[in-house]
This record gives sequence, C-alpha cells and structure tokens, in this order.
Amino acid sequence: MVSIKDIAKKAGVSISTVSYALNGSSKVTDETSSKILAIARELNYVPNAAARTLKKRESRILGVFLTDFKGDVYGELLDGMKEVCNSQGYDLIVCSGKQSHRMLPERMIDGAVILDHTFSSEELLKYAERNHKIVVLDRELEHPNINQVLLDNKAGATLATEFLLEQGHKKIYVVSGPEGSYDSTQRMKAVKMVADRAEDVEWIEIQGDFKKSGGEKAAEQIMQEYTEPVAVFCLNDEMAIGLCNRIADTEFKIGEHVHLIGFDNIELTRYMQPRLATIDYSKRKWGALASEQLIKIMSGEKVDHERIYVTLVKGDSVGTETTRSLPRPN
Amino acid sequence: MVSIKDIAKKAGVSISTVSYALNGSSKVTDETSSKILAIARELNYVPNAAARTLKKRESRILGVFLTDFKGDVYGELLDGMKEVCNSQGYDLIVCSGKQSHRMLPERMIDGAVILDHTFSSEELLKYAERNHKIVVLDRELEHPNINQVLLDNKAGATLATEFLLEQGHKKIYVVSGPEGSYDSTQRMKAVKMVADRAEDVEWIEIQGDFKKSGGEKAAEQIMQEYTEPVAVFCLNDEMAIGLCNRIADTEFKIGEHVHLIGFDNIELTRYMQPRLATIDYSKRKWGALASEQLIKIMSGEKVDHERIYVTLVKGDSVGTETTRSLPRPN
DNA sequence: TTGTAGGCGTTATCAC
DNA sequence: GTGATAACGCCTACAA
Repeated sequence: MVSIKDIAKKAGVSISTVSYALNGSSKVTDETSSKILAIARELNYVPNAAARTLKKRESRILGVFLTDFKGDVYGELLDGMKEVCNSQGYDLIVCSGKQSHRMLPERMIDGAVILDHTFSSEELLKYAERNHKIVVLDRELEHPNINQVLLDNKAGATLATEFLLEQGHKKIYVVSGPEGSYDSTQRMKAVKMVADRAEDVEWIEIQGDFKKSGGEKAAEQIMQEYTEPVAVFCLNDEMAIGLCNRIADTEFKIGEHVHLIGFDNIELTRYMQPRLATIDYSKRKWGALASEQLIKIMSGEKVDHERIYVTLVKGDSVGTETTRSLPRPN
Repeated sequence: MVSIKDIAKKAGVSISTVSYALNGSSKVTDETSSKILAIARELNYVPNAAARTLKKRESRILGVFLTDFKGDVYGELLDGMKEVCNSQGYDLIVCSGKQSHRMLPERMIDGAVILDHTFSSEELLKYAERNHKIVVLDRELEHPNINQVLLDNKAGATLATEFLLEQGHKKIYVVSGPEGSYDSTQRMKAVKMVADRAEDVEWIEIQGDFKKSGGEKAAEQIMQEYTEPVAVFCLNDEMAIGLCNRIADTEFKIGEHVHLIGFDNIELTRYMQPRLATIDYSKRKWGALASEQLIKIMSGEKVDHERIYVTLVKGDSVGTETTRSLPRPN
C-alpha cells in the first residue's frame, strides 16, 4: 500500500507537506503542491479511510438499517436518502441484520437511520445515550440524540376508512401488520376511532403480516364468511396485492363483491386492474427528510420531529355500495 | 470515547493486557481477564472499528454495488449474500452511486461484488490491479483478482425462444435492455442464433430499458403493427409487466393476440393473470455464490468462474398458435 | 503472566 | 512555506 510517507520520500519533502498539498491547503507553494500531486497520481495513491476516520473521528458515512432487503417501499426511499447524503458530502450504506448493528457503536458510520423493527428501542436508546445520532422512521422515541420522521399514519388510516364509509360500506375488514409494528398499531387505532364513531358500522380485524401471504390468507377468510359485499382495508399495499390475486382465481370481483383499499401507493398499484385505492406519500421525500434531519442533529442543530403527510388515492377497487344484496358468486 | 487505555487505567494493568483479555487470549489469567471484562462492560467499552481496521489491515466488511436501489431482483440476491457473509464473519453493506466507489480503493471494505453497469470495467481492472478482490455479476472480465458469477443468459434466452417456436409462433418481437447491458446483449445474441436457424421465423428487435416503461412503449408499437397473433420475448420480467399492463387497457388479450414470455421470474409474475411464462433462476443462490467466491479469492484460493443455471417456467401468457388469423380486436 | 514499545496511515500543532 | 513530532485506538513482537 502506498502512503503519504512514500510520496514524501519520492518528492523529497516531509509527510506534513504532502498532507497539506493533498488536502489543498494554501500554505504550500503551487510548485511543491503540483509536484506532490503528480507523484501521488503516478504512484496511484489512495488515502486510507480507516486512518482518516481514526484521526478525524468521523467517517463521513451514514448508515440506514432495514428489516430486510425485500420490500417495495425501499427503493425510492433509499434514493431520496442517497441524494441528500451525497449532496452533503456523505456516503450512504445500507445494512440489514443484527450483525451489522455494530457499525454504529464502533463508529464505522457517523449516524444511522432506522427502519427496522427488529432493532430494539432499548438498544437505540443505549446508543443515543453514548452520543450517537439516530433518526427513527418506525417508532416514537424521545431522546436529544434521536429524531423522528414518521408517516402520518393516523391521517392515512382515517382518510381510507372515511372513504370506505362515504361509499356506503358498513362492514369493514381490516388486515393488520405484524405484531409489534408501530405503523400497524397506529393505523389500526385510527380505524377503530373512525369506525366506532360511525353508525351501524361493523369492523373486523384480521391479523396480517405486511406481506403478500397475509393478504392471501385474509382473502380466504373473507370469502368463506361472505354473505354480502364487504369493504377491506389492507394496512399496506403488499397485502392488498396478495388479496387481489387470491380473489382473481375466483368469481368474486374486486370493486363489486370486495371493495379494497391499501396503504403505501407502491408503484405496482398503478398497474392493477382495477386500480387499487390506497394512501399515498412521497417515499423519496421521506428518505430525503430523514437524511437531512440526521445531518442536522449531527451538526449539533436542534430540530423538531417531522411528519410525512399523506393523501388518498381513489381507485376502482372501491365501488359505491349500491349493490347491497349482490349474491355470493358461484 | 472509552478506549482500552481507560480500561487499563481503571484495572491497574497495561493496555496490552487489556487487549489480550478482550481478544480472549489464553496468555492472561482468568482472574485478570474477568476483572478486565467486567470493567469493560461497566464502562460501556466498544472497540473502535477504524483503529482495528487500520492495524489489522482488514475491515471484515464486504460491499455490493448496485445500479440503483429499485429493482425487484435485488431483494433475494442480497439476502443470499448477507447469509453467506454473516456466516463467515463478514458484514455486508449495500452501496449505489459513483461517490461510493471509494469504499473499495480506500479499503473501507475488504472486497466487492459488482452488479452495476455504470461501474466501468476500466475502473474495476484498475482496482484489481492494485490487489483488490472483486466478483462481477454483470460482465465478463478476466483478471486474477476478479471472479465472475454470471447468469446463463444464453441458455435462458434459448429456452425462451425455443418455447415460442415450439408453440408454433413465427413472428417474434424481442424487447431488449438498455444500451451496454451485458445481460441484454447476451440474451439477444442467443435469440438471434435460435431464430435465424429456424425456418420461416421473423424476429424484430425493439429497444427497451429493462424498466416497465420500456414494456409499455413496446406494447404501443406492437399493437400498432398488429395484423395477426404475435409472440413477444421481453428480455426481463419488468418490461413484460409494463407490456401486460398497457395491453390490459385494450381489447388485446395476452396469451391470445400477444404471446408473452419474460426473464427473471420475479415474485410478482406468480400473481399475474395469466401467469407469465419466464426464465427462472435462484437469485438467492446467485448472491450466496457471489459472496462465497469473493471470500475464497480473498483468502488466496484459486477459483473458476461460476455460472447460474436457468430453467423455463411455462405460463398461460404463451398459448399455442392455433389461431393464426385471430383478427385485430375492436 | 504481564508490561514496554513500535507502528498501522493520517491529521494537526508546533517550531523553524 | 516546510518539517518534526505527537496523537487517534488498537495489535503484537519482544522483554521482563
């Protein structure tokens, strides 16, 4: 490995002069500087990240932690994060799994964005307590070194539920996310609030998992119990897709027998037939804002928690309840 | 930050004793050792990754470089990589974008897996020349420090094309990937080979981009030129999905007017109506193998290039050509 | 069994 | 403007 020491030797100067030249300090003559730069290029010199990080006590790398690498929500979110990070001179790395947690306490990264419910809040608080900077996207956590950028789950679930009610639906299945998911809990709470306040509305929770398989299972149960048209609120789009596809094998029709709305507005919903009604928000903005907040708290700036606003996307997957007595197909 | 120096002071021993104890060396008494460990825990000691990396000249981190964070192929592939990495005591980080390239030459990571055609081969060879270890998944590149783990594109495209021919199709549109994509070029070459060898077969290339939008555009052209049923080979599933969805808005029917086959067997194809015919391979195995090869060449082991085998998945998106004169709908 | 000391590659504070 | 020199936190001969 070629180090500044090698360059110094070859250039006949000291290592400090080399360091200055390499870092573009104005303290060194243009002449010496260009000579050093030339030699550095000639020797294929590349600075050593570990040494720099050790000395400067910062790596200029930010990490984002995901539950897993699958999931349709992540793509744009990560792109949003990357954009902001890069523009601020940081690199972004994506990590998953318990093993990678060490990156934060061992100071391989300067800060972390968390979207991983397997990362316990105790662990996060422990790190925050040791002065590591963290932004959480998937929980509420109060600490001077932690900032929250959360989806407005309550507004989203309220919009979705009210939309179903407005269309005249009286029986609503709600397919939830996995145990312990903050998003699921929050959305569920809002549904309950709205539905309980309405007259004559019955709502039934089906335990889901935020994956396609959960939607499929829910479809089975719903069709089994079917007596008349029902509304279904899948707490994310992936389950809605699973549900749709299970139902596509039957005579039941989405938007007629089963009125369906999702949450997330993932790209695929644009392509579904009929178009899935869902709750939209900017994933790119979510990621960008998370990175911004992280960089701010790292620089010592005091910032408030942020919220990502949501909107309703209507779609033919939810029809008006004009066909109360539509019979069970076949 | 608490370092081994602090522990040493508190324990009344030297820093080397602390280091030995922390690394489980048998050279230190159980008594001293447990005392040191207790103090380390008490002080919330966490080793500093940069210092360890600098000294040991390895980070135990492997990096994978992707063109972008979107893309349905990546999830399982990354999981496959992560599994192998972790089991071998390595961490995996996912990077994207030109800025992050520095991770390799600056020795932040011990090795890299490349699935990013924006990473030039010259750059990769340069790094390989400086003794960095690399596994490429998206090109052919010969160097002692580079290993290839490539899809058997030729076999896949041949299987797909032959399947269309067996079903009696005589006119085949091929929707390609973006300019410069190795996978696209290889697949295209195989199609040409098979189709040209067959009698009476006409094939037409449509320039695509491996994204949904490319499939949509291809759909427009195909419908415009339509006179009788045609076959279409989209060189990846994402374009096939775009094509399907564009066609779903019309009276044309997949599997009747347009016989469609894709490539990749991404999860979503399972849910399409009709089921998309495609080429399958294990993404998880691809990732796992890539990691294994990387770790092997890093340990100085000499390994051959590897190939990921593919199979044909039939689906109702390709019907038999019994309806040669099916008229143009509406 | 434990301590001393040198060095990994870099930055940064001093002198000169 | 340039050069010694001392860290940064850790590992590891070698010495005691």
